[in-house]
Amino acid sequence: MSTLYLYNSYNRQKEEFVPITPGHVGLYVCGPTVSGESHLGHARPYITFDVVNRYLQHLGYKVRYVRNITDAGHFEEEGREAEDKVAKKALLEMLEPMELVHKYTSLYHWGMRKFNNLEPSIEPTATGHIIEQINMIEDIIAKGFAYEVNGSVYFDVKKYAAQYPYGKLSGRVIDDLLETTRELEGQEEKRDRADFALWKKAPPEHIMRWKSPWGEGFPGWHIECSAMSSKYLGQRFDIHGGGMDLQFPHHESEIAQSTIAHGCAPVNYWIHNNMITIDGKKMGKAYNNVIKLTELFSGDHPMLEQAYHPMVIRFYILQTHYRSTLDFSNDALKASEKALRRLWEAYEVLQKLPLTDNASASDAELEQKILDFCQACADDMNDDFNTAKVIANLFELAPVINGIKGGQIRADAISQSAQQLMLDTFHTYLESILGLQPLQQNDDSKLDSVLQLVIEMRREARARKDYAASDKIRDMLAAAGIQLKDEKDGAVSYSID
RNA sequence: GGUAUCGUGGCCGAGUGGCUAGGCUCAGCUCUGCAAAAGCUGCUACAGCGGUUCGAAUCCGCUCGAUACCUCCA
Repeated sequence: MSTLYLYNSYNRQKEEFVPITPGHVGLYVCGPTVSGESHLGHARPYITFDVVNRYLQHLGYKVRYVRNITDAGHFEEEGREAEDKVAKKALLEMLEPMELVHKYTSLYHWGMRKFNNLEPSIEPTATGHIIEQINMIEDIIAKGFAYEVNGSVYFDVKKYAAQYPYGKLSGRVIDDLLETTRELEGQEEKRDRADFALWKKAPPEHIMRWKSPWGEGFPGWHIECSAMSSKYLGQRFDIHGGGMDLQFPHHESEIAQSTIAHGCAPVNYWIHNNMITIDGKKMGKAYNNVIKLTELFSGDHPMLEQAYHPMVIRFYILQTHYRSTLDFSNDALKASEKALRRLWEAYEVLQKLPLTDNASASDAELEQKILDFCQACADDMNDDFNTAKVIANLFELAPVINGIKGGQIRADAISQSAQQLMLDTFHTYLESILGLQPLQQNDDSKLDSVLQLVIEMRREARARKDYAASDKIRDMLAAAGIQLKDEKDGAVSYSID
């Protein structure tokens, strides 16, 4: 098994990945709050960690991938107004909370399938784990790190920070957090401003409520992930992922809760993906600049010049390293579309290329170049999942493939094993690990039959030098989004936009 | 205000102190009835100013600029 190095946010450095149980990996990723439609920003973590999951499996690990659904809704942490997002939206849309959750969960799953993300092993919901959350809160109270006030329960950050490195993950200075500089409503319940809620008393009008030892209420924002990750992955597991914006306070609080409840830090490796920005600003509801997935795929949004295929989005995201910000623009997306199309066509050409029977290569330099770029794919994935470089390596092979087909490269230039290696590399990296798919599925055999007929008619026209007729066929097909390509050997292929 | 991160050629973007990242665009050429596709060639950049070094986009310092988190957030 080759050695994987990944950037651990907790220690701010690349570290060799060593699983707790040899051959097995526990992976937890913060899922969406299903109180609204998923947007482009949400696509990034789920595609990023889908590739992480796929790559770990490729390395031979048995991965248990847990990705939650937050269906209980977060509430305003500072208690200005206890507000449950799900409940609030449900009222607005005149839906039962469960109805609303169902609607957006379905849409989210639809988006995940479009992106060709593999399903997680377990997709637990917050509302399905109220008991586990209550148990964990009771445990933390029993250990003296949480206190109840008026039916709500808060975590004692000050006490925790005295013994543990609270703020290490997010680079926070605890003294700054403990300083009360702002007066916030509802703040008086907490002993300290930095404390966070484990359980919140439900006001009378609140629809989502559960019975607890502290009265009717609902769980705090952070406790669900701690309760569910420990239930399915154990008290200490390998990798926890999520967006960088969750580092504080969400993940910091997860660490604190779990450390008290279980006596150990919950996670060995923290991985955080960076944000998608638009005009340099983070895409998010608060900025009013989101592009929903449905809009992205249909092109129905003022900022979109065209519709973008889910695979184009996936490719666009993977062309950038996951820890860099990624700025949205139509130009960037259009460039990605062209690039993916070209790369995929090279892969298709490679698949159709007859396998040479050369035992050795006549062009040793080219042969070596192929071996190097194929090997580099493994090295680059092992270097903190550098998908951008993997894609660049594959692009280096495209001219070789096209050159062999076009005759610019001699048929005996490379060996059979090198050709086979390219085939394996494209299949493994482009399809299995990056999870990319063709932009259009040529599964319509009837359409193909018709096009073959048209191509034959054009061939006949060209044979009798009736170029007016042959060009008319070509132009009309082009207008319909079907592009003909005359190969050097006289064969004709086509691609559909 | 505090804490971080980042500033790369027309655009997007990778980058381990020394070797052409890659993609898109653009220009020229080859092939082609013409195009398209494909191939070849060209476009050598690292915010600014200092410093360390034989050598820095890469390390250090300062300046300027941008963003993120500190409230919900992927």
